[in-house]
Amino acid sequence: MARSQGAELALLLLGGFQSMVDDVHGELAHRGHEGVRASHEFALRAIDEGADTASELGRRLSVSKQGAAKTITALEKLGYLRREPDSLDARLKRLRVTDRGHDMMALGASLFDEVRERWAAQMGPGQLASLEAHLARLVAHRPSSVDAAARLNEDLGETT
Amino acid sequence: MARSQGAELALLLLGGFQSMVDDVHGELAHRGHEGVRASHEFALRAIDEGADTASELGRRLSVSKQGAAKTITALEKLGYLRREPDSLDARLKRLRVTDRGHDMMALGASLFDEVRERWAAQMGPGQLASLEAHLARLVAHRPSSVDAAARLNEDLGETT
DNA sequence: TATGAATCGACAACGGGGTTGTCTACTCCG
DNA sequence: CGGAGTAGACAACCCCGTTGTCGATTCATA
Repeated sequence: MARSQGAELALLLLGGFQSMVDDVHGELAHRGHEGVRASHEFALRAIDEGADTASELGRRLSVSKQGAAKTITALEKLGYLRREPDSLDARLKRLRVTDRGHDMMALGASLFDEVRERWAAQMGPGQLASLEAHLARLVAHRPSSVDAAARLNEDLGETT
Repeated sequence: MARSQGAELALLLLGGFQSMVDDVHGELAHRGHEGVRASHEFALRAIDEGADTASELGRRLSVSKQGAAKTITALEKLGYLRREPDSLDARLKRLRVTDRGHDMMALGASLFDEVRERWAAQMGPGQLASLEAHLARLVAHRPSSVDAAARLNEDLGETT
């Protein structure tokens, strides 16, 4: 059985992700954004794109609202967002990304893009594009766990 | 800035990994191997390939030996390995993969390979092979965090 | 041969990132 | 008005990893 090619592929995908994230966060730390984690990046992006309450963020990230709240607490401590009461709905705490938060997002985005550019240079832009297209189809095309969990949440109403 | 293509690529890689792992572990659970986690699979493989002590496993996986020990404890509880004293060196506990452990590894490997086959069918075997080759180069070719940490461990002697 | 350095594994405490369950406050609809 | 649904906070827990410390053992060497 030597080694499972399938298992190795999985490891390569994970390794690729970690490689990118390590590069980006190492550089982020050098530029005044220490303590940033991968989840912070992506959560902040989702918030800025409209998921501006804890519950909504949880839905977007397919995570419980309590889980999302923990990330939000971390982001607030790091100074990347503020929690403000909503004027119309007193249940809500509206999330607003701070200037520092936007700085970090912009920097993170450009660093990620740099890494991607390096990859494109090594493997050729066409190859990279087709890799992305395939991955997107393969990942989107699964009715499995994550999406199933998301659907479950919607179907069952609130558990919490 | 719309969305960072680089960040999306990272997410795709992570999603690809999770997609594979979810598929495999869902099926593993259906076949009598509930409770298996991604880390268990890969750790058991490393052990079977020769990393048969906690410290050595830690080195192979680039984690602390305490971290490796926790995985080992979990694997032992699940019945996938046994810890036996070494006859020559009383400090060591030799790790031996049980029959059930070999079953799980074989099943996991074939499930991973199945997923990979499906991917190959969708994107074409040549495309997949070149994706793997590129990823392997990109991941191996970084003198960064993980390997750096591994080297640090060797250089500094034992911290623990 | 005795001793000091290195290594092994175990244990405790902690942090990050998740989970579930419970709770109160609030909105919204009939 | 009252009940159903939703928001967020809090507690307790799990997993996986970390560092630091420890006693036991081996090994090198003076």
